[in-house]
Amino acid sequence: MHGQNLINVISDALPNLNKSESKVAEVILSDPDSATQSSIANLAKRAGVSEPSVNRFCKRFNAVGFPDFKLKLAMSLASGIRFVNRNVDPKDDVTSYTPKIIDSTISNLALIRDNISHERVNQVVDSLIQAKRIYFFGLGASGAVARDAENKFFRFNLPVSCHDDVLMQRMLASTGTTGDVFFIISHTGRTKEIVEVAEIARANGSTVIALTASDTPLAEQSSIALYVDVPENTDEYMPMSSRIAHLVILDVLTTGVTLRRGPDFLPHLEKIKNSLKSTRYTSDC
Amino acid sequence: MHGQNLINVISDALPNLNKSESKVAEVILSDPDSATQSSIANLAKRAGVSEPSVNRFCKRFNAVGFPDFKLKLAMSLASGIRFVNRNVDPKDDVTSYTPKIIDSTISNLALIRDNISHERVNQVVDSLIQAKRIYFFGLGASGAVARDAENKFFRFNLPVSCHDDVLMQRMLASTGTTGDVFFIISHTGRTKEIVEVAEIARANGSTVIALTASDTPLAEQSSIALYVDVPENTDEYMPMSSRIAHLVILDVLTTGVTLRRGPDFLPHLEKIKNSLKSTRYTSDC
DNA sequence: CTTATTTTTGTAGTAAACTTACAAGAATTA
DNA sequence: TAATTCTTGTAAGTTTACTACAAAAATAAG
Repeated sequence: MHGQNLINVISDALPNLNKSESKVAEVILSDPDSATQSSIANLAKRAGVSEPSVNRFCKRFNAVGFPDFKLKLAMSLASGIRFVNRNVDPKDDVTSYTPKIIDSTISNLALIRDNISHERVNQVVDSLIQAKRIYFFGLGASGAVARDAENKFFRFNLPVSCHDDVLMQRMLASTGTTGDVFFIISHTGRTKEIVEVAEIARANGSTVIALTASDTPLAEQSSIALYVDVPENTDEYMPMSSRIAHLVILDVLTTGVTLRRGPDFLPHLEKIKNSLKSTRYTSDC
Repeated sequence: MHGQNLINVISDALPNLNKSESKVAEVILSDPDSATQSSIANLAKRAGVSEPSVNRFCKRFNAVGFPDFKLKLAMSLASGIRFVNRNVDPKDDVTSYTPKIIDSTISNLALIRDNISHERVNQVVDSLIQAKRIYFFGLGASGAVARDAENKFFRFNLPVSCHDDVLMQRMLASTGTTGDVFFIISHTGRTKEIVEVAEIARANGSTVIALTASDTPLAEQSSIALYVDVPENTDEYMPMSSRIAHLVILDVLTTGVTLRRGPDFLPHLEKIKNSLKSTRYTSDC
């Protein structure tokens, strides 16, 4: 499932490795950053194996040899997954916490990219295209995400609305019928009220799409669920970054809908864009 | 300005290099990807210089030696270039447009990480800490960002509110006084109404913080501006991703405020977190 | 214009790193 | 228990990168 990222590939392969290979894997996973700077001799010593064992390990993971492996490892680290020991520390100053937070967001997005089900995305796009009416629901932080979604889908000339109020959500869910799509956004997927809303909507024949964590009550209650599993915040100082992932997935869905509508639809989007021009100061460049 | 990214550092340094160093630079810049896989001998030959010249070149750019240089180059490539020029094509299907959109968001975040002024961030954190009252303003898509910001800052026990209505914004701006902070979010920085709001607020002695593009009327009218310059959307299908960058910067600011408040404040945040627990289905794990 | 000094560049030797071939040992199966 | 396969290490060989030094070029001074 993971793929793409070398670190994930190694962790996934861990159970299938033989004794010395797994020793090497352990050392690399425990501190990938230093592994990229070690010589083969150093790494072999730290793992307690011979140099050729390290070399064989590298070849097993489709590298030409040890240097090539280090290169690929370095690229994997740079391209995202760096959550190891990158938590914000109370002693951090701006120059350290700023890149840490941005990097952690980046790594979460890379995870989503590697794990999202393209099939599900397709199904969701289908549902949205065919919807008679779309409701975006969210509470708290997800309320802001829902609002953003409304803003984007409004441009498709679809009857779309957004609600961050539980009572309103309940009423709309109970009046929904076949053809209506309830798009429910929730970080935890465990908020009672919103799970109930999903139940009510489905009972009335509406389609319920959930953007939430896997293995949660909300995911179970929905017709189609898009899973967003970002690593748990062990650190008090780290902001919740699932919102960002939710927004990006909504970008993906918007793009999917635009593409499905075909090129004839582009002039319409252009018109909406232009309608805002007169409200702006002209650009100099 | 560039910094961080090795490719940019090399291009920027190009005029200050001597003859053989610039030969090496040319070869690397013309095909950085193959440079990461070459041996020092190969690269020296291609550049028409000796091996030690290549080695000296590497040391000039703060690498320990040639292998270390290759590593750093590979990391630069992985964290940036890889995402460029990945526009969505009308013929794309889910499996191609999904990673493209996520990658382009990632590359924008990487840009922000490398270019944001840490000094400005610090100044903004200072202002927010000292604020008697904070208003988050945004219109359209930025309205959703403002709402998210309100949600986050609410937890600091500060009098904070959020408005996405021009008239309300105008009224509040004109009643603001010294000690009030107006945090204005705008993708373009050119929306007339919002620039006027900034002017009014400053005229009354309030602090105006802008999260917007550089060299724009809004940036000029603000007390402190945080610049978010993401590359222009040349592609009709690419979603606007400055929102995401705005949200991440707000995460950074939130973290800054939390850290500045010190560890005594953590129990308060914990309390807010716990207050939501009773509304949730318990987790199995 | 010549000479001295500094900077730049290359040569050659050396040390380190990586790879390969082969053989010993462990695990598995018959 | 023996045979086979898989795993691991040793040792040799090859490549790669680095250092010290010297030549050449550029610059500055006389």
